[in-house]
Amino acid sequence: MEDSARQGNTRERLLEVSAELFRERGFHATSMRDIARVAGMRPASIYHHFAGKETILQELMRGFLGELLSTAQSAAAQAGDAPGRLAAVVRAHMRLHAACATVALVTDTELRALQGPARQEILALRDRYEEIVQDILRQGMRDGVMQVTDIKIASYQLLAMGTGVVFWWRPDGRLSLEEVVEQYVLAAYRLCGVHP
Amino acid sequence: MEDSARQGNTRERLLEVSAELFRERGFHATSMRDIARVAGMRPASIYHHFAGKETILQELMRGFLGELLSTAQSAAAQAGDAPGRLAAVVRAHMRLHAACATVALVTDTELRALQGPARQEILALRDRYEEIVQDILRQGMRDGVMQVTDIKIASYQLLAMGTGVVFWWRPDGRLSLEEVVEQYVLAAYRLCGVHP
DNA sequence: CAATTAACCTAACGATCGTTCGGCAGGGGA
DNA sequence: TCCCCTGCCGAACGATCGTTAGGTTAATTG
Repeated sequence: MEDSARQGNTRERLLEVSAELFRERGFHATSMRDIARVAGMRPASIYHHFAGKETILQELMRGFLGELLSTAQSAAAQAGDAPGRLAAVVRAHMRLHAACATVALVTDTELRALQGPARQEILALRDRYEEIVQDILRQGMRDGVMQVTDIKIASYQLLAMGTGVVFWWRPDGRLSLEEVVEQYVLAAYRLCGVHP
Repeated sequence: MEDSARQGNTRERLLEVSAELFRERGFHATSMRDIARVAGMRPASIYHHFAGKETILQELMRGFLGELLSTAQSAAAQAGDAPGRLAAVVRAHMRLHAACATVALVTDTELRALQGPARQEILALRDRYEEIVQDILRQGMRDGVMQVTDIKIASYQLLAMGTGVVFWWRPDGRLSLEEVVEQYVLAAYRLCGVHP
């Protein structure tokens, strides 16, 4: 089945187009006719590749959060003290959010559009991501190299800060990606009370 | 016109109901029929109080951002060094976000739903809010009591962190509001490199 | 008391929504 | 050659959308 390449291209193209439209207008303000028009096909043809509109959103979120989770787990699993692990997670987080800025923004802003089991599944992925950060904070506190008043609040502050980058960062901006990444690593260190 | 109280009540009730529904389902997933049903009236009656659905959202955002801006300006205008002004702004920000958690969340997540001049107006209010923070950071750098690598990025980090509180804070939560407020003041100090 | 107006109603408009049905073109396998 | 399957299409379904026109009620005003 060498035509799976063509199918894969169409599927992937539909996902990209949908993500772009969801980011610009929001999930509910984007119609299947909009997606079809930009993708160069008719609305009915989309249903050959996806079961429905919400399925497209699910696939986008599952893909992004899954990748975010696996890269964060790899980063957190590498040997080192808590600050080193935190820095690795922040760098992985930032680079993936920069590489997938569109779908990252959609994932963070359209959680309300999901319903039923898919919503629970996505929320579970997000919770696991939070726990990675909180585990590092606990280790840092235990080792006496981090000073935070409340681990949960500190993790919320870290995640809100790190997620917010998709709202302003642009690849052609004033600062290079790696400069921005290192500023967020420094900010994370400061938030956690890591002594420089 | 003592019946202005009744009209004011209905208008205010419609605003509250709309904010609650916009927060739960999002602006585009909320219909005028939904709003009318929860408010105990018929869809057509809403148009006696508002020109249309988007007008309701505009009014919610204008009201919240206007109040946020005025309280922040008062906080920033009080005499004191940069850290003192920053702490005052953070406290005002947190207390207003806690008091108006619903409309605060709507304001932060439904900007895409606004179009035309109203969108520009709301964006201008948000920009003025950013500038308040950036002015304080500039003063802190000038006085040598703050250490940030980039003022714009630092302000984005601060605002993302401070805005994110609406996504997890609940009035009946584990910590009192003032405890949370002071943790965010401490976090802001750390982010800005204020020496303790 | 007459006139006005605010507040709300019923009913319906045209548009658009997500989705489905049945069919058409064409290439690969038997 | 025949068949089937993939990919796409035209057309339409029922539902729901934001909004409006016009009427009714009750309170206020002059």
